[in-house]
Amino acid sequence: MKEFVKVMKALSDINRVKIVKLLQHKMMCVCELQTALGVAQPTVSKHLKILEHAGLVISKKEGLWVNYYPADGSASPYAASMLGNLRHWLDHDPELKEIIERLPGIHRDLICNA
Amino acid sequence: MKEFVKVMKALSDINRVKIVKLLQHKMMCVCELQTALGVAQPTVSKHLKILEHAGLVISKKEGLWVNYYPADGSASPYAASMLGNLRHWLDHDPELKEIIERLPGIHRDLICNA
DNA sequence: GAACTATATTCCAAAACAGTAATATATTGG
DNA sequence: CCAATATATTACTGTTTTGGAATATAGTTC
Repeated sequence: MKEFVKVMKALSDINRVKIVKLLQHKMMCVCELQTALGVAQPTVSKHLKILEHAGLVISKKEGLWVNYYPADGSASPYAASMLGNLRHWLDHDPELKEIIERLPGIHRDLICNA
Repeated sequence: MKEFVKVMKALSDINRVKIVKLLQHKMMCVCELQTALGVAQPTVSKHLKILEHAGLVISKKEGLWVNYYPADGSASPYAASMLGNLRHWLDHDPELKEIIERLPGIHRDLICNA
């Protein structure tokens, strides 16, 4: 029950849902997500932590960057199911589409090292 | 997006998840749910309102009582999917099992008219 | 090791949320 | 209409959540 509620809580914030959808589109680092969402960096880090604890995303440290990916679902059956649903759900959401269109222009080399 | 988040929010409280699972077990009125969950009556009413707005439950007024049922899912595809999942998810949750065992002894005639 | 940089953590203010007591509404039966 | 009762709403309190500024941590480069 607690595990299920944790996944629901993780997905009950619009920015966290956006993060999951964006990562399903393309692996991203924190600063790229920050630019994509237009929020402060600590805010992104905190959302990512919540998503990671719920079993929805994973992180891989590569040098100075931390890359985030969708989880494979092995950590939680509820997360696995929701990740499966979100692979097609919300595909036509205007807000998300707008971000995904901007995505090619959002690259760590153009943002963080500016 | 807002519709999806509304369903997730509705299911991110332990008492509301319990309500959905209980209703999938058996149609219930407010006072029966109140006894089953052990919370105050206004608390139950508010949770039910949130679940109803999310498309997860429906209510039918019958005389003085208001009976609550799981929704059929036509109001929201997200609610429909979650209701489908919850038909088997959490079936072995100890807290829920304990309530369901007590359920036969919880009847409106024995509670409200006491 | 020192300077730089991407990310995480801490601290804090504002908003949202869950719970209850008190009250209002609506239906039934006399 | 009046009394009784099941539910909804309001008003309030304590807790949780969200977001950001400031700071700490960790990895890279010189």
